[in-house]
This record gives sequence, C-alpha cells and structure tokens, in this order.
Amino acid sequence: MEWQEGKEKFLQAWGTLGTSWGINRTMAQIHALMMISPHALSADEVMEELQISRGNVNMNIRALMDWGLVYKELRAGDRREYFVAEKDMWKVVRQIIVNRKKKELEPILKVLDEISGIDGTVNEEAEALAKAVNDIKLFSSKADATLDMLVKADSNWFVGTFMKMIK
Amino acid sequence: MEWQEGKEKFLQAWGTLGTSWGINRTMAQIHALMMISPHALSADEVMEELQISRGNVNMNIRALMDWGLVYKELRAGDRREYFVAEKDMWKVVRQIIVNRKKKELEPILKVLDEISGIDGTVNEEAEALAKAVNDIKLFSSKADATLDMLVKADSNWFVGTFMKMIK
DNA sequence: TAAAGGTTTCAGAAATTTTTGAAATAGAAA
DNA sequence: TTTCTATTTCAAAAATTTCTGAAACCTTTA
Repeated sequence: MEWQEGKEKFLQAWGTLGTSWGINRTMAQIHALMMISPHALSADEVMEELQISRGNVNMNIRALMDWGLVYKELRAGDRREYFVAEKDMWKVVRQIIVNRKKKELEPILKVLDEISGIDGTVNEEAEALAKAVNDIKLFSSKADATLDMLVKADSNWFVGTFMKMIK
Repeated sequence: MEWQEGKEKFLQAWGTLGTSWGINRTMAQIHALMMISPHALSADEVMEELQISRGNVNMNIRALMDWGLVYKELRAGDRREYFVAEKDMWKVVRQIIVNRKKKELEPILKVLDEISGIDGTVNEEAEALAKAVNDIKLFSSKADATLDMLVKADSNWFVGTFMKMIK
C-alpha cells in the first residue's frame, strides 16, 4: 500500500471514530494528521491537507489545545505558528479521560446530588426515582475514583497490572 | 424537591450526557425514563411523558433493544407492548462497552491492520505514519483485551479489585 | 373475511451542528 | 506611523442529524 493511500484511510477512520464519540470529524482528523506528521504543521498545511477553511482549522486547533492534545510550536524568524500533537497514545487517552470526566461526569454527579434530596416515601414513582438515582450515584462515584486512579497511574503500571490480570 | 421536578432534572441531565457521547438525546431520555419507572412502559406512555412522536419513540426503543439496554414485556390480555430498562448500572455499562467495542474498536483495528502493510522506508512521512499506526495498534489491542476482561468480570470482582488498588 | 388495535416505516420538515469566508484584530517589520 | 503577514471572530450558509406524521403493515378478534 502506498503511504498516501494509507494516510487517507487513517484520516478517514480516525474522523469516523471521533464522530461516534461526540467529537467532530474535523477535529479528530486534524489531530490524526498531526499524530502522523514527522514535523509540526502550520494552519496552511492543515487547510491544504484536509481541504478545509482557515476559520475551521483555527477553531478546531484551538479546541485541541484546550483538550491538551496539541501544542503550539514557535520557530525563530518565522511569524507563523506551528502545531504538534501529543503522540504517546497513553497520554492522549489520559488527557481525554481527564477532560471528559471534568466536563461530563462531574456535572451529572452534581445533578444526582441535587435530586437525591427527594422524598422516596411519597409514592411508588418517587421511590423508584430515589432508588435509581442512588444506584447511579454509587456507580458514578466508583467510576470517578477508578478513573482518577487510572489517570494517576503511569502507562507501564497500567499495562503490567492488566496483563497480569488477564493472565 | 418534588419528585416531578427531580424526574425532569434527571431526564434532562441524562439526555445531555448521551449527546456528548454520541447517543441521541431522545434515546438517552427514553432509557432514563425507563430506568426510573417502577413498571414497564408502553409506547404511548413514553410519547406522553417526553412529548415526542410515535415514530420517534418506536425507532429509539428499537435501537435501545438492539443495544440490549431495554427489554420487551408482554402482558396477558393486552395487545400493547411494554418495555423495561435494565436497571443494574454495571450491566448497563457492560452492554455499552460490548456494543461500542464491536462497532468502533474492531473496525479501527481492521483499518490499522490494513495500513500496517505500508513501507516505512520510503520517506520520512511514511516512516512517521508507520510508527504512529503501530503505536495505536499496540495500544488498541491492549485496550481491547482490557475491555474483554472487564466485561467478563462480574460487578463485585471489579469493584473489589479497584477499591483495593485505590487503597 | 373484515374491522379494530397496535406497530413499523420513511419522505420530508425541523432542529442542530459544522463550515465558510470575509472582516476585524494583532502585532512585527519597515 | 504605515504596511504587511498572520490569527481570530462570527453571521450566514451548508451539511448532517433527528423528528414528525401519515400511510403501510401486521395480528388478533368478531
């Protein structure tokens, strides 16, 4: 297979994967492009490579930097900005966990706490709601703690431990 | 807090959570509604409760059944169909892992395998691509194995093991 | 067999998300 | 200061996703 063809397949696949996880196709593709690039890329190179507008590139690179998946790189004597992606998959996944946990798990825990004040003795429905909320709260706190641990653990520890478990 | 208010907050929050994970708001809300309901619900009850059309309810319940998160329940002497959600959070999450793994992790592994046939000695770009693809393949297989293990493990084992790890 | 009661389908409408492109902004160099 | 190059913003357009509603399609019962 030609590398050009492989590259296109990869960009395509990564974009699709992003989409089904609530990350927009273009953001995922920009990230993919940077992951497989041997050097930092300028906005123009990304525009050219993915055939998208400057505004689109700018917004998505900004979002990727917010997620901590892409860094800015400056070159002496060049006014343009260049960008590199984090290439260590473990770090990539860790960043994603940290971000999504904060943006999604924490808000839902907050809502559950608010709701858990309901009186479950009123009727059957209130009781079912109270029980469900409590179950989810319990599960979510465990998930929260587990993810915290995963994030603190380093890559080798993680892999090693799981490999042992799987046998 | 009134249970009616709590219920609305919960449906709202669960819908939003779904959205950011690539699951449509209505599907997530139907699931939420069934999770907090003390009895099985008919299509009409869901329509009424969420104020959505019959077609929409039908399509999303079907999808939830495909995911293995909702079951059909028949009542003697009643031609209508009723639906119940799986309420054990561990089972819910397990089903989601199984489904998403198959629908998303496996296809990307397939693409990576195809691509890994490229010749990395051609140029710097091909080399970077080959390396990235290999790294991701390695990581993905580990993730795949880890998820398999998680799915096979029962809830108590999981919780117990992680609790010990966290100390 | 026909009617009644319920489910499924799907084309078009509506809502939402993403992208464009041009103008505004920023800031370095002349 | 002015010019030049690059970045950022954002309203409007385009693309995509989701929802509606009515017709088609079962199944059961009379």
